[in-house]
Amino acid sequence: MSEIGHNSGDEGFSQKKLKKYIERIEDGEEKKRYAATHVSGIYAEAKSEGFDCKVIRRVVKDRKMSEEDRREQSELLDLYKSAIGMLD
Amino acid sequence: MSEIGHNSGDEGFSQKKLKKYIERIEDGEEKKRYAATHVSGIYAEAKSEGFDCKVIRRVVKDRKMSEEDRREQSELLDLYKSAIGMLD
Amino acid sequence: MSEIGHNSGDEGFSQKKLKKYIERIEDGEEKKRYAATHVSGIYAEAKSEGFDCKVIRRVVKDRKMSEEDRREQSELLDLYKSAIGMLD
Amino acid sequence: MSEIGHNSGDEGFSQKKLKKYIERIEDGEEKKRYAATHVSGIYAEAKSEGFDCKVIRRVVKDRKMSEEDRREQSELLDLYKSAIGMLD
DNA sequence: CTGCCATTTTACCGGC
DNA sequence: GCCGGTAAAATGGCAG
Repeated sequence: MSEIGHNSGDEGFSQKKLKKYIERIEDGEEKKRYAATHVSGIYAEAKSEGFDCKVIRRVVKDRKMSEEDRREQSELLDLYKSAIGMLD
Repeated sequence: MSEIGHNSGDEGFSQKKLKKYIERIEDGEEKKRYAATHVSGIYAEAKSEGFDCKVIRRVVKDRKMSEEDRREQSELLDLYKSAIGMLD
Repeated sequence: MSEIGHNSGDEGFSQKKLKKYIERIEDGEEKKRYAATHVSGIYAEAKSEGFDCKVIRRVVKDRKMSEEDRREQSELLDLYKSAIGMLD
Repeated sequence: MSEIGHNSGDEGFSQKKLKKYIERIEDGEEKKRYAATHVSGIYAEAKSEGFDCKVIRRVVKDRKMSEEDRREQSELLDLYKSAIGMLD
């Protein structure tokens, strides 16, 4: 043990790389947080107008799921088809 | 579709509002997903250069965690461990 | 800080309790592992008879989901029913 | 029509077998769920007595992890941290 | 050994 | 302000 990355032979270089990665990740995490906060704000706004957040969340969830379900359907079909030898 | 009789005449308006909120939320969720994907990509890149992602995640987490929290947590951990004889 | 559990005034007692909990948990985890291993064994057996594990997993998953969906349906209905009153 | 399994010549037989496998798997999954629920219950109990479940989980995890693994992991963590100046 | 999937853990958000 | 539940992240395990 005692190596950073696989850039053996140039530790300083690896250190720099590592630092850079961590910075980029932390920056990306910040963006994630920002986006999440933004969405929360929308919910808060909706709530302030009298809507029930729980219900809205559920609707959003259901819509996403049906979308995914639709996308998954063909894949599923293929799986079953291959299972009975239709794709071989 | 149901108009529930005992009420005000602006239900259509509310529905429109609701729809708008849902759209904004879904848009925001999309952004969240995008940001998350981006971060994943960075980890993948780091991994491809030989870094240990698990450890990087830990470093990032530790950096986010405030000093006191970390100390407190680790003290509690030691306390529990010593209680069951893990530190002896 | 410096207390285990809320059994203030009797540290030794808390230590014993903690130890007991950890033992019970580890025992339970062992059982979980055992059960998981057992299931894996069944899949292996099925595979050795020429069945496609991926497909079986999918079938099992789908069956569980439809079951859960069914259970969830009534809850969902209630939520949406209440939601109809949301726009009043 | 195609075939399930390699029990050529007797598809009904294969289907029966498959069904049996699925039943056994579902039964096993049920046992897994039961065991998991049991462990959750123990954590809940511990929590109700004032213990910090998060810490207990960590203790259990550490106990499962072998000494060398833990050492190695922590060394790597320090290495990465020092590389980005977190230990200076 | 790599990628995928299930499980587990953490973090968040709304309710009380 | 805590608690409980719900969604996201992360770890671990398994099949290919």
